[in-house]
Amino acid sequence: MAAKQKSRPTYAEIAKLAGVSEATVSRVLNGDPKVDSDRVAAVNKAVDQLGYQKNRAAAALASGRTGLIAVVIDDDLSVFQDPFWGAITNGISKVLMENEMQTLLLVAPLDNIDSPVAQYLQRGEVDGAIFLQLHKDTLINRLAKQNLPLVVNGTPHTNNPFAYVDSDNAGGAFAAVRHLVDSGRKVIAKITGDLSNTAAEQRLEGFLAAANEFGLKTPKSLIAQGDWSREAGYNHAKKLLAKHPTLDAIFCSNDVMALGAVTAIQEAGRSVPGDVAVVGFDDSYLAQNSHPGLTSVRQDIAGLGAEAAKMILAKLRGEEVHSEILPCELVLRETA
Amino acid sequence: MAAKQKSRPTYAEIAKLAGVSEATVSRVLNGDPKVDSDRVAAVNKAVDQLGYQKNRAAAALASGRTGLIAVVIDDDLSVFQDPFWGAITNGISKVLMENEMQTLLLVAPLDNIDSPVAQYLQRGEVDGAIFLQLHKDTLINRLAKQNLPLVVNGTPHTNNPFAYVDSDNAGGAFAAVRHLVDSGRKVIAKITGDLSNTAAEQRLEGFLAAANEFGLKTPKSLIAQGDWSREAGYNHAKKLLAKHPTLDAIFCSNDVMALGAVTAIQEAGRSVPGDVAVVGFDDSYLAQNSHPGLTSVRQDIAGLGAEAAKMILAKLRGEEVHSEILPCELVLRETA
DNA sequence: CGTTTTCGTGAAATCGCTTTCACGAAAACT
DNA sequence: AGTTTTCGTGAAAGCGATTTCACGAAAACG
Repeated sequence: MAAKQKSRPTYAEIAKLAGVSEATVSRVLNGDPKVDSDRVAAVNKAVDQLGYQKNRAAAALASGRTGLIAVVIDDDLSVFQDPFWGAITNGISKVLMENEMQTLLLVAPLDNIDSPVAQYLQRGEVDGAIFLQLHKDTLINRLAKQNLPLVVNGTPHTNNPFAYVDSDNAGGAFAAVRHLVDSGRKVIAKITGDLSNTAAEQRLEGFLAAANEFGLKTPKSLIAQGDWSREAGYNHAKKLLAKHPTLDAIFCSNDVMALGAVTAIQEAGRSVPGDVAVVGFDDSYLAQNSHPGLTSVRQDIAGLGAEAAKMILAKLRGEEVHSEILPCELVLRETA
Repeated sequence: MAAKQKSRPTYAEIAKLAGVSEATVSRVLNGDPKVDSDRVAAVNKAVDQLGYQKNRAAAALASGRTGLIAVVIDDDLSVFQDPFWGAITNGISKVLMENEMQTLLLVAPLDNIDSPVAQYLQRGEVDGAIFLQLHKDTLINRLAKQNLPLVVNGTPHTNNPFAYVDSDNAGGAFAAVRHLVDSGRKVIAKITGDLSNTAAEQRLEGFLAAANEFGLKTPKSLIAQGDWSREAGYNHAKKLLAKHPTLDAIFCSNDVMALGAVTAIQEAGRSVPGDVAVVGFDDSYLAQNSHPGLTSVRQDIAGLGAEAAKMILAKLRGEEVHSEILPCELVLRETA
């Protein structure tokens, strides 16, 4: 008796076992609705029996669909310092996997439109792409023209017709200010992020909207333009404290700056939150592990990833897709 | 005149243009050394001229090699809170990309050996796998038997013959203690990580080795068994301070615990580093942004990723591969 | 009741690359 | 000089799915 080489079963075997043609096997396995139900059952039974698993390479070659979604991170040295990227990628990966799609990670600078990654995407080796941290819109403009389904994380600068996912930055900022007002704060300063960034812009807008709503005065001197860094938080807070003796709260556009502000306040001999309350944004590891614990606005990062993935899948199905804005949540700790 | 459909060129076109057979085109493109140099030149010229880019699906189907390396993260809720995973994945991705391999991200619990991810890996849809954060050795044992090239991040528990990459945890701990001793500290306590973890174990070993080398006394009461959490650092530090009035330094196995310890020390009315020095491990975002800045042992995380990727590539080439231990570096800030 | 549509199905072509095999020429042996 | 090896090459057979196309049967039409 000849030893049979143990190799993975193919359509040929399923077809034989189920008594149908390979074409029908393909139809069943791809969910074609117009196949006789007896045949569907027969094929499924054969598939189970043989423990069949589809060869993706073969399917890709024949169909032109690779089953791959690229997660593109426009590289930047600091990117992977920030757990944000890992968390959002994780959210994406989960959803894609549930839908039998795979997550291909592409981390590289996209400055050059002819960079390997850019070429790769244009070559159609992925079925779609999700862009995180995108510096310029040039590449996605081109890719969109080539009909590559794509979704962008974060609100784009230009008024592009791209579907995107983003947190409700303005809403989160609004909630933070409301909380400060509710707890009796009267003079609230704002330290912004780098305003060339849409998120920084939206957080400022939310702050201003709330200030307006709650009747706070917001002279220019209460709004400091930061750049996300600890130093910016520290230095601006110092200046704000000096200029505004009645200042009793500072809302920073991220946690790092907020912690810098806390240090500045304490060094100025004032207490947090007794004299001055501080609220950050991101609810990062930092906020959770600082002392005193930092009150901060949390984004649903995994949710952003999951939403982005769902949007890509919908696009692949040919559905119309609309951008999504996910709510933020204020996490109360000790500083406010 | 019929409009020619603009579709990507194939071997057929290259072969025709270069005046050789498709077989030769394949040989040239795959670096077969025994092809006449004139022909090589002709093929390369044709490739350039046509802007040819290989169709990976077709290559995968024909050769059985997918060009994909899986990065497997044995999922755990906390995983993506920690920037470690992003950074190491980034390091892997860079090297793989340079070698025309792709990084496939697989994030899922591997508890069950029949989980989708486990099956996927066994099905040979990737050319190799790099495991980060592995809870059990069961799966990799099986995969190794199936000859799937794999590399593990972190020292495995069991004495497996797997190639792995890891930081020199013991060496890093040793350096931290040396620094403390050099700066005049006499009574140094240790708060360990969860000792079921090999990294925690090694950091403790390094501490003990250094203590021995430098003639420090290390009674059991100076060694507290923590679990990586802020609370553990805080609580253990509190107890240590109470029990050892002469205590003048605490070395913690991660930054989070170190920050907890700093808080405890300050609350006890003692200063950092004046009265008690503190050293952490990881040189995380936290260490960099805390106040006072935390002295910590830095791992070369991107280096770990790069090394892991190189090892997988070497394995694919059929080379013998040995585990790699990368050095750590003590980063001095304010707490020690 | 004859004719046109619709429907489910299988045969066969196809996707683009890799690899085996056989062959003639050149190199290396008696 | 005659024989055996080695070497570079092209023809052709896959790899394992998908998809087009044609066909007969059943349904819908007039």
